Amino acid sequence: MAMPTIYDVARHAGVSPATVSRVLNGRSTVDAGLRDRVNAAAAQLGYRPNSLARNLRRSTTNLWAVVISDINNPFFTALVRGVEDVGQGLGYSVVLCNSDENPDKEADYLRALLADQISGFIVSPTSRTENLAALHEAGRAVVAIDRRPRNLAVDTVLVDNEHGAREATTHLIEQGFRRIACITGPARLSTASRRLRGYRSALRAAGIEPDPALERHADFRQRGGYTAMANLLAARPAPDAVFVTNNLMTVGALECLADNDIRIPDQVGVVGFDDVPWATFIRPPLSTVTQPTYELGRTAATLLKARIDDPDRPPETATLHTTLHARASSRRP
Amino acid sequence: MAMPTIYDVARHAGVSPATVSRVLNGRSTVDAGLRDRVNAAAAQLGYRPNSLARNLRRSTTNLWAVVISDINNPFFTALVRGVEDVGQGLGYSVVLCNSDENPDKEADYLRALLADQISGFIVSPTSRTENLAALHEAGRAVVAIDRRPRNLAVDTVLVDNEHGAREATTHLIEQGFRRIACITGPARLSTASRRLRGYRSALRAAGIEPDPALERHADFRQRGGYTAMANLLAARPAPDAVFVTNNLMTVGALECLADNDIRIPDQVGVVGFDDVPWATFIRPPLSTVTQPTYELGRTAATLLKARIDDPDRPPETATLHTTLHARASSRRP
DNA sequence: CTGTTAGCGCATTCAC
DNA sequence: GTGAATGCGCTAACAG
Repeated sequence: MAMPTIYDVARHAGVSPATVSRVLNGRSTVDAGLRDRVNAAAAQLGYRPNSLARNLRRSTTNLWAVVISDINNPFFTALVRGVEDVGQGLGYSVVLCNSDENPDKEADYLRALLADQISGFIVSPTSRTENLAALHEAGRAVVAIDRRPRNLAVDTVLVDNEHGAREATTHLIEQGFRRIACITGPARLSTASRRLRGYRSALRAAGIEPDPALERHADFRQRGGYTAMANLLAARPAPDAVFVTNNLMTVGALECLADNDIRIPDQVGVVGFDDVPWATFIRPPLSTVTQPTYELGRTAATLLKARIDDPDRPPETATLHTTLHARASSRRP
Repeated sequence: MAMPTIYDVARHAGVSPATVSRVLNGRSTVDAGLRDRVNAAAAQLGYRPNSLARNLRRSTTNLWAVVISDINNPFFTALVRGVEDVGQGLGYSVVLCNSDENPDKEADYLRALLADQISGFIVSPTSRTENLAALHEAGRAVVAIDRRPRNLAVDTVLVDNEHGAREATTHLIEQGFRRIACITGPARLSTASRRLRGYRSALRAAGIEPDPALERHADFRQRGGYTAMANLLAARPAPDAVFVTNNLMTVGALECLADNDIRIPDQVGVVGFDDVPWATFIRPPLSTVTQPTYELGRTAATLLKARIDDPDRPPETATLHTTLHARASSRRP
């Protein structure tokens, strides 16, 4: 019933525990004959190293923690999947935590995980940088994802938010929309502010002065998108298009437009940031700025591994690119 | 920089490490004065118990593993969130693994996790029961979720699949649909077969003999739903409605219907199993059988805790209830 | 190249 | 009610 230990294997193979350890970890070179005997014994006993003991001894773990800010957002789960696939290949298990965009919850998690000897962290940071900074100062490998932490030099994986937003907005302008609104996220998150900036810069490039009355900050969730859209519809003169800076808020905005029987794109053109699986078959199909979500996760995992292997390398920022998918929701006849 | 150990706290408080341990675990009774000194010292040093050492000693962990079959399915992520919230409250961290509906990948994960001294498992099992059985025989606490494992008596959390499917199908019949098709999942999964059974029984109750030409088995993913729907559209006489037994396949089926310019519900009525956030604002709004997803996760977590606390209690099955949301996609004028 | 030894940090005997 | 001693299973020094 009890799992066999390294001593059982050693006895079975007629060698010392140290030799078993060496064979299993392939660190030191071992005589081929002994190696085979050890492997045979391990296989026969169904031996699996006890990670607790191994990790206690090495004072590290084979665990990565991914702390995301909204587990109900498919953007983050796709990303986690990228992390997981790479981590799995490297022998790491992935612990998933959901901070719910709540700095306190994030702090709790990180504090607990710090004590858990987790060997690497991938975090989509809330606004409060101290949580991440504490990890970083404790010497843990940390990669920030999706958002740039303020005043903290850690490896970071982002998309080109400003460029993606500019592209979306320019597309709306080219289609003849003029009073283009923007629903973005909390001002404290870099994702939200960069996308807003891209939106503004596209307007200015077209000779349109950004109008604060057409900008809204919401919470990156469905309900927030709904409310912001309802609010925008009351603006006078009303917007003729809207650029929504994340997927969940886009759902909310569309729901609001539907509730108000507003025709898309005739009355209001729509472009959303981040893809959704149903973009192509709703009527009209939804224009989106697609992020390479899975690839973001893979990249973060790769950076994390590099950081673990060489804690002293200079911090690096990887910026991946977005793609505009212009569909009928933003097309003027 | 190194984290303080129990010895540091002991020295600081002028007591023995054993006393510190006792205070921290509250098992044995300790003099109030000493207790306060220990707590003060621990707080001052920012002491956090090293879980590796603690768990090695106790030969268990504070880790739960959730092995789900598709991390891209919001159904499963919502469920995980339920598990996580309960686990977190009880002091457990949750490791998330994604078997991708692949029994080999599931086996790999479970084998690795078995060696990791994970204290509890929540699994949406693939068809191969041996993987779960191995865990169970090794004495680990296991809860199956979403699907009933064949020939294995473990705690299980399900919804009333047959009832939900019957309700959906009856609704379609009441609306006047007569050639009602069903797209269900792989026959080897209990979820798929129970929902198919509910569909058939509703037909029979209405005096309609189930027609094998209107039944399709797909893979519970979007592409599978698309293909099955395309395939059904070629059936003669064609179906006038379709009941799709999970959310991702419903997306695929809707996509296929849109591609073929088929009007819903005039030409084909649609009911999907499991809710989606955009059900209400697509046109026509989508009828769904809603599952209490988050609650499923919470229930599984509660059962798991009960199992850990009392390994000998008889296995229990919790069955939660679905709700039919009849919307325009299944309504005949 | 291989075996012996020690200790990672903690919880738990066992004495007192 | 408290402290000293032991070992969970493993890997890293150190000898040989």
